[in-house]
Parts: sequence; structure tokens; C-alpha cells
Amino acid sequence: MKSAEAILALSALAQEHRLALFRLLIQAGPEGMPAGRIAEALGVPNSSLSHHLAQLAESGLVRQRREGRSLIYSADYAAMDRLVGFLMENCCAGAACDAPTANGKENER
Amino acid sequence: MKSAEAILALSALAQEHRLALFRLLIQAGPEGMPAGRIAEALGVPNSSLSHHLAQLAESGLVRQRREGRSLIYSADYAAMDRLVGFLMENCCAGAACDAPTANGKENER
DNA sequence: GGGTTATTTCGATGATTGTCGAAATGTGGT
DNA sequence: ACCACATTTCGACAATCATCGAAATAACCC
Repeated sequence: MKSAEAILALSALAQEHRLALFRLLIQAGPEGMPAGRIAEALGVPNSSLSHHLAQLAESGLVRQRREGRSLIYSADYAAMDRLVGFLMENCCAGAACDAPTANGKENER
Repeated sequence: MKSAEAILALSALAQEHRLALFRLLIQAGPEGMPAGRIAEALGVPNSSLSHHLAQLAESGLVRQRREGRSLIYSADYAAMDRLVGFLMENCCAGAACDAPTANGKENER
């Protein structure tokens, strides 16, 4: 992952509505949720929400797919994984430490 | 962790210089680095860097301590841990999944 | 106290971002 | 073809943010 991508992803998360949105999708699981239901859940006008969804999708943290008239959004766990990996890269100059890893498995760096 | 704290931390990271700064500190380990050496490493004017350091410190991701005339900054790994934990909270509605965890240990949710 | 070094605060400026209604687009049913 | 539904794009405005020089603060040494 390059720095520019990471910034895009972090900026996407660094906003009240988008953060709530992303966490909602994380909790919704891989099936995701249609835009309408998300807007309803968050109490944000459609046009605003659409703007935020686009930004999250652009950042790669969220996937979009169409299903009938609805657009379904879902969290991309692997992207989140890569982001955390990038942030903690070469943690403690390579020494073993309690640094976060991106995938819940043992730290193998 | 509350949403407001998470946003503060994410905003702190969502900026070119601060992201580079944080990763530098992650790699520097718990001893950290003095402000001057950081500014030099990143090629950013002192006043700009100070502004960024303050923001990272404010967010809780970075710690500040004085040592003689120097102010030493270091990454707070536990804070990063909590941030990732918050982002992935209740991942996949509690079902086992490949979600990131914050500490490199097995996923115990 | 005076001088030197390390770093922060102030303040002004330009650039980026969030917001939301109205209009446009895409999809499916009849 | 038409209508209704789901969602996005456009556009304008207010609010927040990044930048950096100059001045202020803090620590140390003589």
C-alpha cells in the first residue's frame, strides 16, 4: 500500500457520518446493506449520504454492487487489513512488540 | 473508545506529513525521537511540524515527554490498538471472520 | 544575567471539505 | 411508453484545515 492510498482511506474514516457508516457495514457483514437502509439508519439525507458512500468506495474500504434498483454497499475487510498493516509497518524497528496487525492472526513480521 | 476520539485519531493520521510522522515514530520504537530530528527527517519547517505533532499528541496516538531541551515524541501502541478495536467492533455481527484485530493476537471476539 | 539551542504559539492566507435541495439517472413493473 | 422507486450528480455556501515566517517560551551553560 502506498501512502496516498492510506491517506485516502484514513480521510474516508475521519468523519462522523462516514465512520458510523463504515462501522455499520463492518457489523452488517459481507452481504452489506442498500444505500436507502443506511441513510435511514444514520438519519442523513440521501444526497449527503451518497457523497459519503462514494468517498468510502473511492478509498477502497467499501465495495458497491447493484441488486435490482438498489445499490448494496459492504465493507472490504481485506482493505482494512492492508491499511492497518501499512500503519504498523516495521513496527519497533522489527523487534517483537505488541503492535496491531491487520488480520487477527499472529504477528509474523 | 468513543466515536469522537476515533475521529480525532483518524483525522490526525489522514494527512501526508502526519501519516509519515506517525509511521516514523512507530518504527522508532518506544524511545521515540526529538522534534528536531523528526522535522529534519521529514523536511518540514519547524512551525508546521510542531502543529502536526500537537495534533497527533492531542489525538492520543503520540506521547510527548521532555528530555533536557528536547521534546521527545513517541507512538502510543496501545492507543492504536484501541482505535483498530473500535473500527472492527462487532465485526460480521459477531460471527468469526478475518477482521483485523488491534493487537496481533488471536481474534477473541 | 546574557547567550545559545530547541521548540511552540500566533496570525494571516489559500485550499479543501461537508451539507443538502433540486434536477438527473438508472431500474423494474404494467 | 409511462410511472414509481432508488440513488446519484450538480452547484453553491459555510466551515474547517494546512502552511510558514516571526515572535514568544523553555532549558541549559557560563
